[in-house]
Amino acid sequence: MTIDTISKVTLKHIAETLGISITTVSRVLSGQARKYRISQETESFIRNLANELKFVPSQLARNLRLNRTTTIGLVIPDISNPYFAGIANKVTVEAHRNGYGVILCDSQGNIDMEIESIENLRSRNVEGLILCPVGQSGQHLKDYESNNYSIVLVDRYFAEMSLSHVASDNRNGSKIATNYLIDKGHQRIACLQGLHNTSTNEDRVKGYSEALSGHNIKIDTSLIAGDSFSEQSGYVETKLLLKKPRRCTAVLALSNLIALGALRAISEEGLKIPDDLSIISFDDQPYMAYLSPPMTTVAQENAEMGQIAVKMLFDRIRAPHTNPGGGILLPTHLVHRKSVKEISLI
Amino acid sequence: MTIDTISKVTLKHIAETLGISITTVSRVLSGQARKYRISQETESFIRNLANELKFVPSQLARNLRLNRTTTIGLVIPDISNPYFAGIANKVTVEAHRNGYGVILCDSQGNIDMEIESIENLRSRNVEGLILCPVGQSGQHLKDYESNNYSIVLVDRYFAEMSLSHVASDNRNGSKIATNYLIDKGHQRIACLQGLHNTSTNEDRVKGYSEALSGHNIKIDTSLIAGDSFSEQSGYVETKLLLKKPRRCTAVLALSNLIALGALRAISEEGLKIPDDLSIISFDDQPYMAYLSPPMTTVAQENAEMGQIAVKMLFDRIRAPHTNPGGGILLPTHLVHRKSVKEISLI
DNA sequence: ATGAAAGCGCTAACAA
DNA sequence: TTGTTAGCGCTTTCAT
Repeated sequence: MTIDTISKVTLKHIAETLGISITTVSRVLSGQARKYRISQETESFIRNLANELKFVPSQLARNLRLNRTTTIGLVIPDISNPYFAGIANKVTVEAHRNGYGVILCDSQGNIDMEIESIENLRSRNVEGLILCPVGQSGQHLKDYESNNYSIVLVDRYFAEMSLSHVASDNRNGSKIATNYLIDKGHQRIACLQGLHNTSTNEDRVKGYSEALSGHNIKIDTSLIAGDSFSEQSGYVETKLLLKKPRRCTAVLALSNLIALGALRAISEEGLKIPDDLSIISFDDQPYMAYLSPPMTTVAQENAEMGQIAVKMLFDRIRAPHTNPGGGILLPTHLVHRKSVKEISLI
Repeated sequence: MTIDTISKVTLKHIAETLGISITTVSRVLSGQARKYRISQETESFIRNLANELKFVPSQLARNLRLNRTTTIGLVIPDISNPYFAGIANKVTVEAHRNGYGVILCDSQGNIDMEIESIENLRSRNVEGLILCPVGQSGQHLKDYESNNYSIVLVDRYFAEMSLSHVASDNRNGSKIATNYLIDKGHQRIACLQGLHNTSTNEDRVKGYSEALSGHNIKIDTSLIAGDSFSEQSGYVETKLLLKKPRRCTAVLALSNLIALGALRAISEEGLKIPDDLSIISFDDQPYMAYLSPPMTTVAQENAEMGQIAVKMLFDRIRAPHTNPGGGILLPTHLVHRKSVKEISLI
């Protein structure tokens, strides 16, 4: 069974019907007529026939010969999460602007899928990789530290590894948010965590703790709960939190999904935001402004993240042997809306 | 400048260090040891060395030789729209389960970008194409009607063209929603349209009109407004609608973005949902349940859409010369929440 | 059970 | 100005 989805007209065809060499045809059709001073006549013969036959050069052959694919790989934990979709959007658009294609893999938040995706992508000879890692360790990326393969991490990084990366300054974002809550009179602030041992989570928890310490508020570890960046985790932990005796007055949700879960729990318990409870979420999304009430959030520059990631990757592809360049942390900022209430100190 | 982003270990390497032929190595490493009755010994020698050297077969060479890429193309108008992201998610996951890679293109809702993306993808020898078209005509897809290239349309289709497609039964979805509104006593129901002359829009408007006619309610064309599936359009049109003398009592928003825009306008006008105005939106999204108030929506099976699209595409890739198979319309259903109020008939 | 050789379609030294 | 030739790394007849 031949697949005729792929062009059948080749350089050879054209060369033979014109009675000239393949090389000459190649030169003309790859825009090097000038360089090799091919005669006007020959050139137009070739061009005409090529057009007539609707010749499309085989990228396949070209790729093999040139040993490049003008393709990069993108591994995302969940493309249907708008946060990651925003990154993916910018990555594909920027890559295309540079003549590159993007092969997308969805690791589904699963480390094994992530590893498999990376292998798959590599076997497809992508020239570089943009990865939003999901795991708690970067062991499987050890090989990429030696700078012989272009990879850049996005959103999360591994502090102990020297891989290029772009992420948000989560620590500061978290600190700003917590400080804001404290300014509004909150002292018992819960922190709904995501997956432990990820830079995202640890940095955010760190920022939270630092803000508290900075105001001489003792950190109550029972107020730091949760273990996954999911709606489910947000829901469960909030339920639990609300059962406790001395209830918190504010919640810092370390992701948009966690916040949605928290919202569900809070409304089930018949509590009103912000009157009964204040909340700040990470990840500003278009719909955040339309929630009940409009949600105050820590916004990340995720479009920029995608753009910078592509830029960094191309830098590495172009100069593979320079050292990995290290990482960039993008600023975060607080988007003030209505989910936080000023309370009087007790 | 050699790009060593690409594996250097080849069959030849292995064959030479082991002193056997490339053919044998190829047979073992492509899983044909059994078929060619390669000896246990030889096989394990090969396997061991391959592992040790971390041999990764060059898909490039393989593709050229086999004249296939095990890659499909996916063209999406905007990956950061969760509706499309849901489709993309399923498409990539399903494709991977079948050993296929997915090259993603974001057409940014722009027909020229769409055309360019399709060409780009074809020159990359993708075996088939999944396309969420953005245009109001399918002229640029004329070539694909002759069944020599595998393409399937998702979300929208062109009624006058015989291209395989999967979409939602938008007409019925719209009808159900409108009927529901009428049952709750609404007679003046506005319809916030998206891009005209797209199947999605026309079908939804049709369903809306049919429901009205079915209840002998005269269609007031001044109540059908808007021209783009955007937040902006939803906002502007709602603003305008609310200025009118005999105000509508309910709004049917033909997309999630339109609904968000409507929400913004409604709240600016100081109106309360559902007390002052009822609303139903298309596209159920996780956050819809957390809006103020929780939004009643017409849900589409977009995950299934992605899945079926891949299935259809593979059917076409496997049997390219059978006829295009036509289209599938997936059922839609109403998700009841709190944005609709029962009103007494005036 | 294994190998030699041809070739997928293209590019690029090297020649002429 | 054009052509010859040698591959890129793999699969696959056809031999043995």
